Amino acid sequence: MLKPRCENDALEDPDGFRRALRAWFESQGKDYPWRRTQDAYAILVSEVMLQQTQIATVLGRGFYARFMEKFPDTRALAAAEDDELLKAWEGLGYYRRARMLREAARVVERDHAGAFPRDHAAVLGLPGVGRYTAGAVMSFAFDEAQPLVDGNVARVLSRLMDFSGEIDGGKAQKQLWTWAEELLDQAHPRAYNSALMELGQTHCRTGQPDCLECPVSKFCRTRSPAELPKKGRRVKVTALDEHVVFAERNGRVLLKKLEGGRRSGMWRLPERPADEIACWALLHQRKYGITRYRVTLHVHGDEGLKERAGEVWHSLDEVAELVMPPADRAALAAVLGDGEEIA
DNA sequence: CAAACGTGGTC
DNA sequence: TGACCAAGTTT
Repeated sequence: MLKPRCENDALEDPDGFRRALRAWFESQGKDYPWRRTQDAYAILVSEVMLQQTQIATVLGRGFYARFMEKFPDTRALAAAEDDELLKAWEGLGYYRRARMLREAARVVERDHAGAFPRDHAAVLGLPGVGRYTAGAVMSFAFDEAQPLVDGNVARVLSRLMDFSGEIDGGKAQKQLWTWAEELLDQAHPRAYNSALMELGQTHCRTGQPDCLECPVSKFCRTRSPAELPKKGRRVKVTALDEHVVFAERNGRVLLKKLEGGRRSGMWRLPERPADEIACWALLHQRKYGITRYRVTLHVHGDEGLKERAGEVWHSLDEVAELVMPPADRAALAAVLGDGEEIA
């Protein structure tokens, strides 16, 4: 890895570091919808959507624009029904985020008379808002000097300071937050935090970073950037089989609404125990991941189907409006379109 | 503090 | 194909 030598690290010359980072950002920084507004609600929506979710997904698939059009302010979101809320979030995953975002809007409406709080502690107290998101809202919306550490910043800082310990634990996190606070540009917190995150997304990306073009390489201590940050052990993926029924009668298909659990409120193809259904005709099969599971979804024909409580026949027009997990929607489309073909 | 929580893209 | 990753928070 070719990489310029470190002259003074960021802590030794924080002002030089901040200047270089900001100069780069002001000329190269990207234009995102949430960078064009100072509406704290609009920024909160973007931050919650972007939790563990790539910008390309949020922007490219239109989630942010649609959500803001449908729920332009806390008042509109606070009044959202479960179905329309989840529909706006369908495909984004981590659906609890949507419910907590609505709850945050309700808190703003109820406890702050509809005016978004400008106080860090109050923002941190909103449902679904943790330390990162609170720092983001305070700095991006109000240009208040609050540090933030997300995946990007953790990567940038661990390389900058050549931190070779695992970054997952509490001690490492504390160290990262301390650095973020020490390096924060008190005079330009919005631009600085944006720049730090964007650096982590561009030059200081995961894997092989682009140190030659990095605007702050001369402040960077590490000689082995590709090795950092070090992460601890990950959760093991477990294989899982799901057996569901595709039943069609008079242009209607049988679906079940999930109640409780991870995707509560969403409609899925009705599930049956493997031993009961395994010998029925297999119409379609696909794999999808959900958290720590690698699921194989088997779609069977409806031989000997007995309906169960909570299962409802829906027309295809209705199905389009329902909230469904992407795997089920794709499986259903495949079965409807491809007939007997097994993908 | 470990585990749960979704999904799509990349190598 | 499978492991890893992406603007984290909650329990």
